[in-house]
Amino acid sequence: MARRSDHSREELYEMALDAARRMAEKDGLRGITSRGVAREIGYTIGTIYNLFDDLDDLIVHLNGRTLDELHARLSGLKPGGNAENYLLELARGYMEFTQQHPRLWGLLLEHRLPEGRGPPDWYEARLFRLLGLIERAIEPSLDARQKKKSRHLARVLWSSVHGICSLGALGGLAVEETESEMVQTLITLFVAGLSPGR
Amino acid sequence: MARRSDHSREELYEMALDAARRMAEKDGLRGITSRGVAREIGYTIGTIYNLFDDLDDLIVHLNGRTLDELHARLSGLKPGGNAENYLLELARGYMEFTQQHPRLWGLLLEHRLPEGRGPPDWYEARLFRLLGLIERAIEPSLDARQKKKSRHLARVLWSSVHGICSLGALGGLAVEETESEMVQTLITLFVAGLSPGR
DNA sequence: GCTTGATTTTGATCATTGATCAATATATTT
DNA sequence: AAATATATTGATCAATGATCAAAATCAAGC
Repeated sequence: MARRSDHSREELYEMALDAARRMAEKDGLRGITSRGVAREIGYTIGTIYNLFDDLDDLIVHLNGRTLDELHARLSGLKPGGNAENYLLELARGYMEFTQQHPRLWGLLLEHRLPEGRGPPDWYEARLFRLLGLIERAIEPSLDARQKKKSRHLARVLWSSVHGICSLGALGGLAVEETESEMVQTLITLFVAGLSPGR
Repeated sequence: MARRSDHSREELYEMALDAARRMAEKDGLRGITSRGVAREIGYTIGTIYNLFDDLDDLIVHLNGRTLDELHARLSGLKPGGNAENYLLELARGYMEFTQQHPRLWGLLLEHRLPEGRGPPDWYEARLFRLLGLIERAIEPSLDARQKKKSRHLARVLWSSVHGICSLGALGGLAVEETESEMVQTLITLFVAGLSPGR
């Protein structure tokens, strides 16, 4: 029997999510089972249910960590040069992540909570934090009149980048090499459309 | 015992998918069970496995029907007036469907085939057919130089529309009322960016 | 009508899963 | 050491996906 002081509650939490992550990377949502996670960390199923409410809860936490990882990665990029380039870097960073960890990222789409159960507040907060990054990146491209819409515009742009990655995952619609070009096209057109020159 | 000639194989197929559809509308992917579908159509589980290879196969077929439905809906819209308006109508049509049948549409994202098993050819063909609609809608907006890129541009635009709907479903990021505005913004900017005036 | 053969339908059966919880083991406090 | 609190276990339950031999139904040939 694993001894109580082998790992702290926090360590167990991390270990469980690490294990779940590995399973998701390999087989997506269907690869994550409570027994599998337990086995992987050397404990039994009961311990998993001592850490998480249920499997949905575990997966929401895993997705939360994925959002953290994405944020860390993108917030590492710094706005040098012009705004369009920075936006492009952000988009590329996002895209690279989706391609390097397709199933982990796909878990964000695959996993839906059961009817009547919304995501916890901290989860939505993480989504908004990611969006804030884009918001600040897009602001330099806006004139005074558009500034108040930066939130709206950031959403539109980010949703679009997300969509390009998403549709690629949906049915192999976009071959990987072209996904990058699609993002390039999107941002060019988007920024061009914004410019007051027309 | 249900008599063999109560329903033809084709009827059973339709009945099963209808039942699965109702379950998906209510509870998403987790609402679809082989026993549930069987019960719903008044047969037993074995009959389901006589109609479909497995549950994944059934769901792929259901998703195929959803793509058909989307195509039927969008191909009902006819290109009157200018191209931008037609594009907007198509996008709105898509968006309306995602809002009227959020979980059915969400099934397209929720359901991923197991590792190493790609979607059947006819499924990808349906995706491309949908895309072809956008492709033809965008062509009038293109000058000679851009025409050869219509496929690429259509993908970018459609992915973006899809992304707006998708991110909305992801975490309640976009409130419904604003989704429509987002699509509006996207298409305006997109078409503006295309125009050779700049 | 009867027999033969093909197809459909059934439901018992198996392995696996998510989840629960009383019992046990360990840690902490008094 | 005793009492209390917490962690861990694993047996247990109901539900699920899937299989398959047996039974039921149908169609064709005679």
